[in-house]
Amino acid sequence: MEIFLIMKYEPIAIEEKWQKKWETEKTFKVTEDTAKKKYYLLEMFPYPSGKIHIGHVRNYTIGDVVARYKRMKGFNVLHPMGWDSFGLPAENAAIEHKIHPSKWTNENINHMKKQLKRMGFSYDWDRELSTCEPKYYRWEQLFFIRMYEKGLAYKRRSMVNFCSKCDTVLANEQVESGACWRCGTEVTEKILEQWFFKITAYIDELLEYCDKLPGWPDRVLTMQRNWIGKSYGCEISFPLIDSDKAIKVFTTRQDTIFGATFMLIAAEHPLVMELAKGKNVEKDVQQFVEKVKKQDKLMRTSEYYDKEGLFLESYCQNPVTGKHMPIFATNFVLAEYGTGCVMAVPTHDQRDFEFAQKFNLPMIVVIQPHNKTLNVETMKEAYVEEGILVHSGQFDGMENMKALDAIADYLESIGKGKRTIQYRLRDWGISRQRYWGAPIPMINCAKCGIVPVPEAELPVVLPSDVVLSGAGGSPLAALKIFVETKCPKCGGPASRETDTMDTFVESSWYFDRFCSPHCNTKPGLDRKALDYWMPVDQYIGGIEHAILHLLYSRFYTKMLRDFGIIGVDEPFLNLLTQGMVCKETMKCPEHGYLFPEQGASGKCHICQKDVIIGKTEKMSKSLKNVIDPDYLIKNYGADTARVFCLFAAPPEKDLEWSDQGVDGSFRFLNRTWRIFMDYVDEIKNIAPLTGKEELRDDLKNMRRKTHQTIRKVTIDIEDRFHFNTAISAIMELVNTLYQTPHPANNDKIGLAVIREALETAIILLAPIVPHMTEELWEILGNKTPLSEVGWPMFDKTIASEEEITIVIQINGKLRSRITVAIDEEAESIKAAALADEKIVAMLKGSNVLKVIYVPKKLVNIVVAQ
RNA sequence: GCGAGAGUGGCGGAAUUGGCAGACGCACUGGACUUAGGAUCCAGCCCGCCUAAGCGGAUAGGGGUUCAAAUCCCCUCUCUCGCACCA
Repeated sequence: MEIFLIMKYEPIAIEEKWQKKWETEKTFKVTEDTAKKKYYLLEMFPYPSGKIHIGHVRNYTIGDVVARYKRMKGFNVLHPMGWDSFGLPAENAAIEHKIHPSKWTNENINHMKKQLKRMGFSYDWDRELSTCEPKYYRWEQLFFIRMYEKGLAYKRRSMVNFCSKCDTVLANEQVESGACWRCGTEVTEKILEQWFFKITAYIDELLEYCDKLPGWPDRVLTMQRNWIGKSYGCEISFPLIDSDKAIKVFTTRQDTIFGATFMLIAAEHPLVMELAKGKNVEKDVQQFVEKVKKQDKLMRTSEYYDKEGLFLESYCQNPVTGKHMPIFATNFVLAEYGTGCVMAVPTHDQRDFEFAQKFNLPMIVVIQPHNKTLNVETMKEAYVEEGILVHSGQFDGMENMKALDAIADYLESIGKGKRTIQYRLRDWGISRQRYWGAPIPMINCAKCGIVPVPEAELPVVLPSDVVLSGAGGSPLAALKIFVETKCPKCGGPASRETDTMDTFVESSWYFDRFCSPHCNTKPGLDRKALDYWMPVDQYIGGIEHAILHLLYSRFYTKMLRDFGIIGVDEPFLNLLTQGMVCKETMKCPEHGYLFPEQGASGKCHICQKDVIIGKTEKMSKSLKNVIDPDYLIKNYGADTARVFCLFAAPPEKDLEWSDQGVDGSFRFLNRTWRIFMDYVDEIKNIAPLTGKEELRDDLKNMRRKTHQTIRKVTIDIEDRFHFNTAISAIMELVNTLYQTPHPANNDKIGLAVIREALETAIILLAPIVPHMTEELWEILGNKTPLSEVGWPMFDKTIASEEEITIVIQINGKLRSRITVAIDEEAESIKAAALADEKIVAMLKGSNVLKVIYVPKKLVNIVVAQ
């Protein structure tokens, strides 16, 4: 005979029990099953830094709920996890602690894997991958060679962004307002031989598809569009006086060309020295150029900048007015954008205006606003709005926006210009002078030049016996046995490329590899598996990757498509960018930032001084405002941690950490557990109510709530990922269970209603609170695990109210309420409203103008004021 | 400066399409049970007037559209994020 005791909710034991079961039974393993609809859910994989942090917990919890929900909805769900395991921290750890990067990385992976398992995430661990393994990056090397053959990977000497602390080059996308995205060190410029990926080959497609990704947040698409920065304009030639050469400029404002009165050139531009050569100013120009080169980076990060310039004692000619234009070298024209030269129109560009004022240069108004008349003598700033062209020859009287085309045509017809398009996006520099990355599979031969490593010799394995001293320079370059090789072409002595690839290359295709993680035949991706799983249906990760990782991955996808390796245009159908986890900072006036437990009492743990509570900021190690997930799990369990992360805020918003919030989540689970235990003996052998029996009031109410909750939770998860409102709906259901009088133990129908309600609460909670619900489900006597149970359906009639409250307003103000049957006719509701006791009293002597009835909501009576 | 988004009780946040503002939770207050309560259960909880019923006010501030606005439009303020001389 079975005896049921009222058991206490003990999350740790329950969670460990189910996690073990999921692991040994491989519950979440999936294979391609064409009979089922697939759903590929992916969270951004982590860098194995040591331990998981709360940001991971939140990201992966959101993903796990969706994965489990879709599974219950009958989808074949691919939900993988892996490690973005190349990168600098491993190398820095090696220098600091004399531990090999691979050992450090793998130890971290093992630890973090345990932590993720402890959270109960439903990953198919058989698909786990780690990007620092040769079996992963060998394919990346193969792709590299393909890219090289097609001109999509090339080497070029160029000015690069260099971080002295990380001792390596950074891509443009990795520079954040002049500083290194990783360590915050100010970025300097260097000229180096670099490998580039020709992302610009796909620039138009990358831009076009920004309009074809309705499942992405607008914010991210806008950021990508701006980053690509496409602008239409003209390249115009300005002939040099005393020379047969011409200066070419790019402009989007050819409508203002008649107002161009001088020429500006970026100081770094080679033309500057060319023009100054042999002139009186040559020395001064040389000095100026040197000065600008030095100040350049600082200037970009500073808020105030001085517009400086130096006259080159040279002139060019305006191709439409014939007027001579003095030429200046300046510090505020970008050498890398357009042609590095700008035609200056001081009347209609604020920068040019300021410059003209400073150097007392001529100004001509060419756009006249509709409402006032501009006068160059009195103008205080440039006029940058629209208007009518003046002083513009045959174009006078035209709207300036319309003149854009006309003037472009004219310039083309006289051979002085042509329509062009400029982009802000540059090619992706992927060379890194570091050790812990995927080797670039190229060989330099003095005779044959750059030669790819033959495919048969792949992978080029990263050697393990390297010396990491931190002294600077590439550690690989110092390793003779790696560098010295033979040229595959001529057999002569040659040297290997010692740069490694940017780690963003690995993360640009890991989602493809997850589809066939063990494929070891060329090209490492099984087309059949990819065609089944790709694209990713839902991608979830931090907003910080809005440009970098997401743009690179889109590019890589299009490229692999053109190689015939995959069949999709875009990797991620839907994107959810979750907010950051924040917490207040704590500071001791003497000992600086404190960890939460060091200042928990309000006093510093060392000196007992009062703790200063600071701003709420993103959790970070440097501010010490971090919560250790281990601590949370140990005290409350993974289920509570999951509920809290979801309940406190909708996923896309920042989440402010609160200890009380955690208590509240824990209390809710306990409350659910207790009401279940209160009933379990009585309902264990009773089937949940399924028919449409007439029920008495409290039971009818209970049952209605049950079905309403299914409806609400389904919509909240399915359409909006609003888990916070889904959880509150389930809380309401549990509250209703508490409020419903306990049916007598021979009241079979009553208990069947309760069983239906309890069962529903458990099933609806299952994706969010997987361990506790499995346990309760089992205690209820079910043999099939909850993870295999289908998502419940709601009955529309049961969920609908029979009686509804209609609000009565007079002139939009709430005055009374009436209760009517759900199917009551509009006319009789209006009549009832007008007949309502309170309303009659208030309407006395008023003139009713109109009665508006909003079905099932309200009656608004409009009276004369 | 430009671009995008946001602003609702003491707090986190609700309010599918314009239709009862404040769901749910936290904190707080009171009560019950109790040797005890930091457990649990029940109740109260936007602000003002009032014992109460009731009345008035309130979604950053101001104006507008509408029978009706947190929601739509215009202006102002504040905050967050992104880009910052892109010609």
